[in-house]
Amino acid sequence: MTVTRFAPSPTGYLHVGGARTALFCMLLARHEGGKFILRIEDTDQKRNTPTATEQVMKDLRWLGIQWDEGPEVGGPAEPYMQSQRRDIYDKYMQQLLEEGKAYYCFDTPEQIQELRQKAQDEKRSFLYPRPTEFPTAAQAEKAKADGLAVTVRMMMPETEMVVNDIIRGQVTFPAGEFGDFVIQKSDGFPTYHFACVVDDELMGVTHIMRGQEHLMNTPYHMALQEALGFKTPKYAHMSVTVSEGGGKLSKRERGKVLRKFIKDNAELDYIELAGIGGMSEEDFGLFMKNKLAPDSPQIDAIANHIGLHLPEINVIDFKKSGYLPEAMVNFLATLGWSSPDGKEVMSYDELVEKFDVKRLSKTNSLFDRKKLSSFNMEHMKTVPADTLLGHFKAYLEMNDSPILKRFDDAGLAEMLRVCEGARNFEDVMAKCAFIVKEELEFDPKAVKKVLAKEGAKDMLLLVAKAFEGLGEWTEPVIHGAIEQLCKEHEVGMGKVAQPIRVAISGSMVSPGIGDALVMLGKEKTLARINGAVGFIERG
RNA sequence: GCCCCCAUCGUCUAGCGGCCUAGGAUAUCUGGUUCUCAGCCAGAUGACAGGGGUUCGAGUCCCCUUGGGGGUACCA
Repeated sequence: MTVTRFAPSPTGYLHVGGARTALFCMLLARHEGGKFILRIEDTDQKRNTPTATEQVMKDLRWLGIQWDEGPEVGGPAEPYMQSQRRDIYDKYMQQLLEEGKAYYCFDTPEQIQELRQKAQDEKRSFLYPRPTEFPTAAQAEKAKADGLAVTVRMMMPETEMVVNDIIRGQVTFPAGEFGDFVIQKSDGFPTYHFACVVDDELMGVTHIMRGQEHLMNTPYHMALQEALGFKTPKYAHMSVTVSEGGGKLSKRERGKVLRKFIKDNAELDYIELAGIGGMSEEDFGLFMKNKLAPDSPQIDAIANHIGLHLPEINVIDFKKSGYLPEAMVNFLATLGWSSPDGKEVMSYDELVEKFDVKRLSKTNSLFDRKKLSSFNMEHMKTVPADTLLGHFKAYLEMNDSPILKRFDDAGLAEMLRVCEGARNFEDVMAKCAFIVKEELEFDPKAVKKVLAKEGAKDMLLLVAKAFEGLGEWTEPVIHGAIEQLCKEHEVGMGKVAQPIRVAISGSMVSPGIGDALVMLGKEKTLARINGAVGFIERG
């Protein structure tokens, strides 16, 4: 059976690159009728953030990437948090030590750094010099008791290493490229390499799909597998997703954009911004010097305050910006993979059905938000209405929209219907937010092009009069009334609809005029037309 | 520095020696539809990084150059 796994380290929100890796792992497992495991690699005490695991799981679920084994769902290889598996690692660590395949080291970081520096000065690559004699277990115990930093290193074979990669074919590394590496840190935790290899074996992982940044790690992992008597799983090192600015798509990007904006706008008050972000002035200062990377909510709050739209990087950012998980998943799947039939817009089930590891591309791809938008639009059209409504409500809730309180499900569904063709929920809001506005502000451009035009005021007066007499307030009735006016005054729809649109929304963008008026309600419509007339009279 | 990976329209990609005067999608531009914005319909612009080979024949295979990405940790 095919078993894949996604093994993030909980350092923050799940970003799209990670989501894509998880997606491909899941797609492979589902396509083959296998299992998909989620494992949390939290062996680095310094980097982990307490809420990250929870958030990562939430984001995966939002995307519809559900794991068969892992945190919260359990499974035969429990637990799935590496920090809770230390006794397991210790056992295998001991085995390696006893068999003489790994050894204790007492080096300080400074000593290692010195050796590294020397190697660099002599223009050769640094390999840890294996000692001729190794400390005994007893000596290691004593060293630990004496407060020395004790690590364990794996003995790396001095041979050529060959990785057979599903995507890249045979990759050969010449002998002498790999030195003995640390498998147990001085805090007693295993390093990534060790924990990962042990867990993949114990969890029965058959296919490891990961970013190409891990390709160089594979020889280490294979050496470990060999030493421990484990099977070597199949490897597939995927291309990575790069950012528009070049380089790996990184979580730090949003901070970068925000920082630049603040620097470019000297009038912004640092102390105030720090307060808005809920940061100390000191932390804010560090952030501005690029020495601190605050988490999403803080960056969000500050950007929101100064009206800056940050590029979406984390899955949660896309959710907040009004994208559909169906579209995200579909789009992510097309980054480095293509369907044999050339189809691009696909449902989750189609992706599972058509997925094939052999069709993964070797080339890095750029995350193009414009294309995502296009996918999103397609999915907004095809996703079942109740699913779409659910997503819309989640979006509104996340953005604390007053719309949510003013409309029931039927009203919200209607709003989505009249905004058909929108690229995302932000578009829907751009068209419909006027409904809940207390004070209407008139867009100067709209005023100039429509309200200030000859005859606009008179038309609005006529419209108001006609509307007042309407017994029913429905789209066909309103539409009929407007058509009637057009006929009577021998003008096109535009001459009537546009002044109404600007009068009720303050802008030149809204849903179809009849639908817009129904949603606004008769009373408000008349009040706003009245207000617009007053606005024109005042000049 | 050393090691590894990669290279087709702006972007995502199809292509696995002749079906390629290189196909699709998206973006861009033009026209049409419409009460606005979207959308929809029709059309247009647009790529095999460069240089050597191999071959009757190369986008497809090999080498070099260039460019991009990654690694070089007691991070994962």
